[in-house]
Amino acid sequence: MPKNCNFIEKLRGVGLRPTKQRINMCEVLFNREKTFHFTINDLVKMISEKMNQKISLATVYNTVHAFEKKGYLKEISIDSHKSYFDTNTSSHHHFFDEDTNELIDCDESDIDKINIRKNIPGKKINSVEVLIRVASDNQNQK
Amino acid sequence: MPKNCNFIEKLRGVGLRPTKQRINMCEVLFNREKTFHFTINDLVKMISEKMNQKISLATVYNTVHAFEKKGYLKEISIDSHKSYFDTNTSSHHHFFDEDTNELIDCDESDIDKINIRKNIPGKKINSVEVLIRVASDNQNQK
DNA sequence: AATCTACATTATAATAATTCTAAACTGTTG
DNA sequence: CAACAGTTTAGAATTATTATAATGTAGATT
Ligand SMILES: [Mn+2]
Ligand SMILES: [Mn+2]
Ligand SMILES: [Zn+2]
Ligand SMILES: [Zn+2]
Repeated sequence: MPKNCNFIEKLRGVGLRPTKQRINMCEVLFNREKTFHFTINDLVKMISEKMNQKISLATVYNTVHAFEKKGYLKEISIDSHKSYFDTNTSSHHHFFDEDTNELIDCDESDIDKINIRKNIPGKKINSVEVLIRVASDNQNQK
Repeated sequence: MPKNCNFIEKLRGVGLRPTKQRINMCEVLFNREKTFHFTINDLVKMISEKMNQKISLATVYNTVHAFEKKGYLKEISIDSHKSYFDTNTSSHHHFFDEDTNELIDCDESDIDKINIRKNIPGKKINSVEVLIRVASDNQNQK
C-alpha cells in the first residue's frame, strides 16, 4: 500500500494542492490507527519533528482551517482557553479529564441516544454533543 | 425589599468586598427576572450604561472571574472564538443558534436524563452538558 | 522541458483578547 | 480617624490568531 499517494488524492479531491507541508500534515494527522485530539501547539511540534525542519505557524493555522472547512478536522472547544481539534469528524461525545486536560472519545454505546423534546421554530438541529467533565475521585482517600 | 443590600451581603458572604463596581455588576447580572447569557463585551457595555461612566476592562475581567470562582457565574464555550458567561450556574443544557449566535437554555424537561454507561477508572463525573447546535431550516423554502 | 499562473508558504507585522503592573483608591477593622 | 489589605485603574505586556507581501511551487500550457 502506497503512503503519500492516498493523501495526494485526498487533497486533490477537495481542491487543495498537495504541497509538501500539507502531505506531511496529513501523515501526522491521518496516517495512524486511531483518531486523536490535538492543539495547534501539539501539531506544530509533531510536524516539525516529522519534517526535521521548521514549518511556519501561519501555514499550520491555514492548513488546519482548510482541513476543518473541508471536513477533515473538527474543533472541540472546552473553555475559552482550551481548544482542541479532532481527527474524528463524526458527531460524537467526549469525556474531558480536568486533571490531565485530556479529551477522550465516547463510544456510541457509552451513552443512550439523546432525545430532544423541544424544537426551536424554523430551526433544524445540526448537532447534539455531550461533554462529560471528569476529575480524580478523592472522596475515599482521606 | 431593599435593592443593594442583598448584593452587599451576597458579596460579603463569599469574602468579596462590596465595592461600587461589584455592586453595579451584581445589579446588572442578578437583579432581573430570568438568568441570561453574555459576553465580556456585552457586560462592559451594560455596566458602563448603568453607571454612566467608564469601568476598567481589567475590573470587568477580574470581577467576572472572581464571580465565576465563587460560583455566581459559569462559562459556556461554543468555539474558540465564542465564549459566553451564564448567570444560570446550575448544570443545564443549551441550544446554540448558529445564525444569531444566541445561546438558549434547555429546560429540564426538554431532554431525557442522560445515562452514561462507561466510567473512567478513578475519576468521578463533575458535569454532563449537552450542546445542541441549530440553524435556520432552509430545506423547504425553494 | 521551459514558461506561465494561480495558489501556497514564509517571515514578519498587525490585531485582538486577556492578563500583568504598579500607583492610586477604598472598604473594613480597631 | 489611622492603618491595612484588598480593589480599581490606565496602560503596558503577553498570548493567540490573522494579515501582509515577497518568494516559492504545483500543475497547466506551450
Ligand atoms: Mn476564564
Ligand atoms: Mn477556528
Ligand atoms: Zn473526539
Ligand atoms: Zn444557560
